[in-house]
Amino acid sequence: MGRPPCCDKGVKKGPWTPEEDIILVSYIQEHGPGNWRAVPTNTGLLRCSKSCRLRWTNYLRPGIKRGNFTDHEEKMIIHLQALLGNRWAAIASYLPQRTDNDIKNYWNTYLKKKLSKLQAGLEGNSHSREEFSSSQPTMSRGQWERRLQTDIRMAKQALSEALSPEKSTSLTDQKPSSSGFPSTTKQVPQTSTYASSTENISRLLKSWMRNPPKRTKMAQSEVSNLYTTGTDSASSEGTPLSTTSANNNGIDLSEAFESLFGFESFESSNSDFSQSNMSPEASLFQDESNPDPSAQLPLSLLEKWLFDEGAAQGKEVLSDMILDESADFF
DNA sequence: AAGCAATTCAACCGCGGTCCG
DNA sequence: TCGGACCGCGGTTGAATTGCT
Repeated sequence: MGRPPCCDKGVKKGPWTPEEDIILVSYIQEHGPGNWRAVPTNTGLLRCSKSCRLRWTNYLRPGIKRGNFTDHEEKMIIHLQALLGNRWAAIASYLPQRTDNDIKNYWNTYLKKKLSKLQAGLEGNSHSREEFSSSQPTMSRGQWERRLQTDIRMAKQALSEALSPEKSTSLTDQKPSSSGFPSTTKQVPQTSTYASSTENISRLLKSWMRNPPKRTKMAQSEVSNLYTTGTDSASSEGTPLSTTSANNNGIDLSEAFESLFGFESFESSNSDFSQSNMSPEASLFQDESNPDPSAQLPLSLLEKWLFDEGAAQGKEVLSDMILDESADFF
């Protein structure tokens, strides 16, 4: 017996408009994320609670990095997918700036194909390689069980490490940087500012008002473009976003928006580096952008595993990883 | 330039887990 | 302990975009 749909009829579906984004963001700024059930009621948004949560977590949440995945991120995803399977949320917890949806999409649209190609290139060299497929449905039951045991062993090991005091402190000290990587480089606070998301929206709003959409779909594509480039300093910094714009009524909504959220400049386009200037409001969202600490427990283990290997430079790294993985599991 | 195919990715759907009265 | 409500996750869809002929 299926549960009735969580959303009643009458809720709006489809792409979010900038206005809806603003309403949602301003509500969350005031009340904090959570209690999603109350969001549509309290905001007047004609969206179901799920949709609001999804929009926030996948798009509006502070600290989200959009755009191209780096080599490191890519490798991490490949490794973690091999280790954890399609547990995108777990994988995303190791890449705090990426959403599970983003990672999932990236895997399905790009990495899976890339690995297939790679695998095709290696085909014939080893039987085990053939069996290591990014699309794992072909995995036999025995293989699956062995893999599960490996996962369990890893988890136990990580847990025992986490429970030992010295490891615990090292975990605390060695939180992953905002990029999800160990702090061999300058440590960037993992938390992010609320402004980083409002900044995106304000930028969006400015552009949106500069080119008022003829219809909602166009607005949405604007949203996509802006958000896609919003945190990409390379692409956004050259864009004259500073142009003050007024809407058709002559009201500079972007300024109003700016004052509403109280951040200094629209021009500090890189949200990654705006994190240190956290406003009191922004600190509200620290926890939201922080992965659950418990989810980070196995990180030291994984970090070591991932980055020791990462130290082994070379063009064959990717294929090596696959070979290593297949050797581990089969 | 137009039409079609392939790709991308935001959003939706449905299920399982957890919480709480 | 039970059942309903809510939340989070993974799989899937489909509109928009891009590439190719």
